[in-house]
Amino acid sequence: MAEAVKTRAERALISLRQRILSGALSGGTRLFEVAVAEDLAISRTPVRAALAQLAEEGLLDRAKGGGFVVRSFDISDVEDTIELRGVLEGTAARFAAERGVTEAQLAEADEIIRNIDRLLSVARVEMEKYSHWNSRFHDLLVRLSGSAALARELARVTALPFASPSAFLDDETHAGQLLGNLRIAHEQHKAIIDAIRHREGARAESLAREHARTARRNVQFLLSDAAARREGSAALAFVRA
Amino acid sequence: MAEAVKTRAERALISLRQRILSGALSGGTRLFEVAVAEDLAISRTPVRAALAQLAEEGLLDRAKGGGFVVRSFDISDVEDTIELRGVLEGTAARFAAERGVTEAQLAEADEIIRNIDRLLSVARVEMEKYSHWNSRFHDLLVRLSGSAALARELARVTALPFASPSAFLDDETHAGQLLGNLRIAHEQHKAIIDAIRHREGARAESLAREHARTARRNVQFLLSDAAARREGSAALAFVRA
DNA sequence: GATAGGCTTGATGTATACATGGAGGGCGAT
DNA sequence: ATCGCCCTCCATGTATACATCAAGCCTATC
Repeated sequence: MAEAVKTRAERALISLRQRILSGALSGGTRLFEVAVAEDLAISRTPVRAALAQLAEEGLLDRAKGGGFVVRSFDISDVEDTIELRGVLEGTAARFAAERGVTEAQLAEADEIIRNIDRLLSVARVEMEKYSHWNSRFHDLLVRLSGSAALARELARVTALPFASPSAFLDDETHAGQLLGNLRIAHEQHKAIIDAIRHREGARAESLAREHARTARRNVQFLLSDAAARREGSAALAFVRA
Repeated sequence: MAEAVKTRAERALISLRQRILSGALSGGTRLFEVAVAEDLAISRTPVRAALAQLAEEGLLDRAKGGGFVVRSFDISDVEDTIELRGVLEGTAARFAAERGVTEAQLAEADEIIRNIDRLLSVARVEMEKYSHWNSRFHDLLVRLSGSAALARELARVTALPFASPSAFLDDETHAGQLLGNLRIAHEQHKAIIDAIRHREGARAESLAREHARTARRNVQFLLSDAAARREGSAALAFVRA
């Protein structure tokens, strides 16, 4: 449960972000400070702060003469961004392998892997828990890289909801169809850690890249399914056809 | 020559950025709105806008309870960021090779290469012109990738002055010492375009990565030279020893 | 003496009035 | 009728007053 946020700027940020991601504000829509302020019943000042923050997150573009426009994403943007995540996570894995990690970190990785193993051992996978442990894995991978600069850029790329490692994984509707990919993905998890453990940089990098492409396949599957766009997959609601 | 900016927020942005990059504001310094506003003789409003923008550029960090802190960079941040640029430019080169580019774009690349050839053919290289054409080359590489998502992230990484492809190249003081690296770098330029032309994705990627490491060598050389830190290299003034 | 409570202080958050500047439309002249 | 100028309106930029909130300290009480 999210704690109640205090400032109006934060509330405005959350509200606007939700509207963009849900597709209520479609790409190309210009956001006017006064209109948004009236709509949210607050003054222009916190609205500006929220808009600036959304621009930083990449959900808005700054218009030419000031002002903001809702950014629009097409399928190629989604694919490229996921590929980019793969490239960066690949670099994280390579750094981890090249620079070395501690035994404690490897133990942490093993524990995450065991937990996912357990989740996947039953017929009906609990997607929410899988999503949780999957996030843990990807967070750990960033830490294993030991690079603050890399962590920063990766955080930026995965701020786009469709590029997050756990995008769509909380979608129970398609759990059955995604299950095969989940098992493949988890084999990749294991292989990545194995490569890092044995200091195999090139292998770790290439595996992490391919891992992101597994996620890309999920997205392509969901985007091709017209029904999914309407119901389950909130993270794709704002992607232009 | 930069055109005269109109808004106070922009002037504040430029002024603050300059102070950070010149080292006048050292890493870890907290910036208070009122203090900055008084110092620049403007109100808090444009100051806030400027601070938010600098945070977006990565020169400031947002403090916990609001407020901003000047970010500090150590050598490993610099190295990692340049490596990251190499990874992203490598991806740009790979995309270009895999997805194909137009004849017109290749012609543009050839022209840039010819211009740099000419500059390097004389004993005393005009660093400013080299820097210009080098920028042209790297801009073109991004365009060749055909990926807006990639362009965006690369722009972000290269916003940090020490990570820019043309960082330090306008430094006439060390022109002689850097000349050898320049020739190597330009050979890499040629090879990258050759790989793209022949659709050799892996080669293009690996060359572009190595190309960034040539830049990294320049930085390491300059950082190891105490004199350089004091005088010539403005782009390194704010890097923590 | 220790602790709890409240006050002071200093910072950011918010509202709002006013300034500025650009785009679009209307009106006039040719 | 069309071109061009000017005016008006609307959106953002800016200043400033006020609100709020957290931290630290002082004091009073146990």
